[in-house]
Amino acid sequence: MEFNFDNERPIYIQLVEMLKLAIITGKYPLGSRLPSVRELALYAKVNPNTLQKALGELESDKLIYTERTNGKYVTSDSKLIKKYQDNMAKEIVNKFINDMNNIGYDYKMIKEYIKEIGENK
Amino acid sequence: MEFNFDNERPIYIQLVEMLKLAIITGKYPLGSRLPSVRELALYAKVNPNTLQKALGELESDKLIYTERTNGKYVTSDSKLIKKYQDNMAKEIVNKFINDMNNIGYDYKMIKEYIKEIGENK
Amino acid sequence: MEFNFDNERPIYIQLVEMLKLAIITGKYPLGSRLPSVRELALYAKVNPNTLQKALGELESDKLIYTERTNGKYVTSDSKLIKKYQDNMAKEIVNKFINDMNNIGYDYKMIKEYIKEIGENK
Amino acid sequence: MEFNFDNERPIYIQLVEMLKLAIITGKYPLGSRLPSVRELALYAKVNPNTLQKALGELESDKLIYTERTNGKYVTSDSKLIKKYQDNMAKEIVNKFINDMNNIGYDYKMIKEYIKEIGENK
DNA sequence: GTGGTCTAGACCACT
DNA sequence: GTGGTCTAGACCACG
Repeated sequence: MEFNFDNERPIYIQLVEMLKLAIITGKYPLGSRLPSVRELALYAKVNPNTLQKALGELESDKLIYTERTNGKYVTSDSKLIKKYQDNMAKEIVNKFINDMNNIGYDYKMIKEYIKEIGENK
Repeated sequence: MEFNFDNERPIYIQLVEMLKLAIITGKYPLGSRLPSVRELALYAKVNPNTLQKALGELESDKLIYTERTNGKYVTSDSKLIKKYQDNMAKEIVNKFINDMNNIGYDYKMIKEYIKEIGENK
Repeated sequence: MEFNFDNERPIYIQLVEMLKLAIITGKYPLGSRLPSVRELALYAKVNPNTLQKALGELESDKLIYTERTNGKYVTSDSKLIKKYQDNMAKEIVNKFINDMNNIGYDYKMIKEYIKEIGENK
Repeated sequence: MEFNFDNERPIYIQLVEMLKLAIITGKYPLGSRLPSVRELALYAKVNPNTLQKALGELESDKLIYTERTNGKYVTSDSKLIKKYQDNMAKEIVNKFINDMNNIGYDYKMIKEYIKEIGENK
């Protein structure tokens, strides 16, 4: 897991996104214990406060929970995670279709485009 | 042309995007004169300076040019505009594929997804 | 004589510069009659008022004079013109040396540069 | 670093030029942190927004970059800076030769002129 | 009436 | 304390 940030958006937002991906894709498996805040912060080269803020977001999204004095754990609720994945997929696809429409590509053209890319892979 | 802004990103950036779309999709045709800065600002309900900043970006992108004391005009370079459209399409598609990969959808799943949407239309 | 303007500076200033050059280099010879304002304006594709303004500057510089009802004439004072040429040369050279110094080229490096260009001609 | 402005050209343009020179000549060394926008503005006696605009230009030229909430830094890309210096030199020399040609000095006369100045130093 | 510049002053998010 | 954004309002040159 690499932590590369751009300077355009708040770091903690980017951390949230990256950590969500890590959970959804199973890099941090269901029910597993996360590295300590200090460790993660060190690794991501950010201020621990910033990482704390990011984890706070994940927690209010129920993707992780805190066991006092023990650490933070990934939720064990696989349905929740599946739901997140589905929602993200929907959002991504909708945005994609929308963006393409905006610049003048209709559904048919989009399908062509996607097909083409597949063939060139 | 409607000007609705979200609060997440700078207004002038959103203006740039909207104006680029308007040019690329031909709402502001090749070589045509844009409404005056003041008019556009009035219409978009932003400060003229904000709009000026947005137009400055378009100008440094060569999508528009200024005739002193006369007004601002859309470039007449149709190739340039086509290039912009192509680039935007490529960026959008790449981001899409990339985002989908990140949340665990491979190319085949993406194609399914796209197909499904077409059928539900 | 071509009239190409950039949009960065006032047109009349650019006209003044071009006309001065035309006089200094003899394209409009000593004592000769200038084309009418209307003609010049038509040719340069500028508003006659703009050209009038430019000619006003030349006149206050004594490079041209007006014969009422008859037209405008280039001065016959060859010394004056020589003086203008010398002054312009001095200004140009001083600015050049100065600019080069500013970006870190000393006199010796400048001479090298000039020599090199001569050889590549 | 002194900030003296003439009234002929926009302040922010002059700021851009001065700051570029400062970077190219190493007054602001590679990778070093610039004074804060507010400080520089105070020092140059201009409005912070004006300075911001100038720095924006430098940034889009990649001569500086911004670390959010931290400050602005000179690029560490020494090749880029060298390239800028070279380009500036070329432009200055070309403009010089061109200007001299325009007022009737050919290459030989220019060399004389340059030589003369050297001797009078 | 057109674009361009500049100032003063305010507010914001981030670290 | 850092940069970033935005507004309001003013003034200017140009044609």
